[in-house]
Amino acid sequence: MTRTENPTNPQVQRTQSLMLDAARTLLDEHGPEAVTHLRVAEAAGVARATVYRHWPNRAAILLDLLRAGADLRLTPPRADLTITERVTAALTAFASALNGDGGRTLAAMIGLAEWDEDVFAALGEMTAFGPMFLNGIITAGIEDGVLDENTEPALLVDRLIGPLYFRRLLYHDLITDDYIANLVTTTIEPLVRDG
Amino acid sequence: MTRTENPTNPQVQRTQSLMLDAARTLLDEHGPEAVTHLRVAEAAGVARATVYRHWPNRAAILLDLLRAGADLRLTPPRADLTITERVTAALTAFASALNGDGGRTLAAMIGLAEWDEDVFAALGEMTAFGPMFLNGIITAGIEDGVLDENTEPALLVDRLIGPLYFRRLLYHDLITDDYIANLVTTTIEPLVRDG
DNA sequence: CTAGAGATGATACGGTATGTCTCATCTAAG
DNA sequence: CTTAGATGAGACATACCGTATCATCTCTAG
Repeated sequence: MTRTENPTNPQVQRTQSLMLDAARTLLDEHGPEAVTHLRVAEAAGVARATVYRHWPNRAAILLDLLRAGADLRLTPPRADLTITERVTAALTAFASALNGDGGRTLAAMIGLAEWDEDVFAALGEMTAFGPMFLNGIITAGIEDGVLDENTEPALLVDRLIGPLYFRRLLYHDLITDDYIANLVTTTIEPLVRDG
Repeated sequence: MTRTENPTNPQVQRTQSLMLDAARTLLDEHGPEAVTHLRVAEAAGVARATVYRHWPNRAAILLDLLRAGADLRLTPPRADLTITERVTAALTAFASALNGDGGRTLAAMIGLAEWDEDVFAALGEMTAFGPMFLNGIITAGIEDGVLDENTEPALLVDRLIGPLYFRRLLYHDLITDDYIANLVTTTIEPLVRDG
C-alpha cells in the first residue's frame, strides 16, 4: 500500500473530494458505522485500495468528515442592537446549524467522543466557537453596565446554549424562533439593569 | 438456531446475566461498536451461538443494555422543603446519574438514536422521568403561588436540565454541587414570588 | 428418582468484510 | 515526450458473521 503524499495534486484532490462527499452522505443517512472503506469506495466510484491510501482506518475518515462540519459562521455583533437582540441573533445562527446537518454530525460525535479522544478534541474545536462568541457578547454587556455585574458569563452561556442542545439531541426537536425568544427573554431579562 | 423462549428458567437467567454484564463492560470500556456477539461471548465465557439465541442482532443487545441503564430513582419531594431545595435535590440526583455510568450510556444512545428509531424510543423512555419529575415540582410551585404564574413549566425544565447535559456531553465535565447551586439560584430565584 | 424437554457447548460451513499487496494503466508536471 | 506518482483491478490470507448440527448439560414435571 503506497500512501498518498502530495495534497496539491489535482488528481488527489478530485478523488479525495469524491470520497469525502460519499462518506458524508453515508454518515448522514446511515450513521458512523456505515462509513467504511468498502462502502465509501462503492459510493464514490473509486477503488477500495484508494480509500485505504488516503485513510488507514475508519476513525481517520470520520475525523476528516467531522472537522469539515465545523463551519459555523456567525456575523459580528452589531453595536446598534440591544443585548437581548444580540444574544438572540447568536442563538438563532446556532440553532440553524443544529437544525441542519450539524445536528446529526454533533450527535455522531458525542457518541464517538466518549471513547475516542481524537474525536473528543475535534468536538471541542467544533463547538468552542459558539460559546466563545456568546461569552464575548455577555462579557461586553457586563462591562457596559447593561447586565447585572454579578453575572457569571460562563454559566450564562451554559444556560442559553444547554437547552438548545437538550431539545435537539434528546427530543430531535427543531429549534424554533419562538423557543429562542422565550428562552432569551426568561434567561436574560432578569439580568438587564433596570429594564 | 433454536431461540431461547423460557425466561423463568434459571439456566437462561444465569447465562443472560453473564452476557449482559459482559456487554455492559464492553460498552463502558470500548463503546457501542465493541458490543458484538463474538466479543460478548468471549467476555462472558459463553458459546457464540448462545448470544445469537438470545439476541438476533447487535441492536437488540444494545437495547436491552440501554433499557437496563434507565434506573434513575428519585425520592418523592418533601413538603417541608422550599421550591429551591426541592429542585436542587432533583437536579442533584439527576447529576449523579449523569456523572456515573449513565453519562456514557446516554452519550452512546444519543449517537445511535439519530439513525435507529428503537434506540430513540428507548432514549425517550430513559430520559422522560427526570423532566417529568421536575415538571411536577414546578407545576406544584406555580399552583401554590410560590413561583411566578407566567412561568412555562416545560421551558423551565429545559433551562434547568439542558445545562447539565451540555456540560456532561460536550465537555465531559463532572457536575458539581456548586454548579447546580449556581444554576438553580440564577434560574429559579427571579421566579420566586416576593423572595 | 427418573424421563423428557429445553438450553447450552462445540464445531463446521458458506458468505462477506478487512487489510495488504502487485502490477497495469492513467494523470500531472517538467 | 518522459517520468514520477496516483489510481484501478484484482488476488490473497485472515477474520468476522449468521446459521446449522449434534452431543452434553440442566431444569422440571410426574
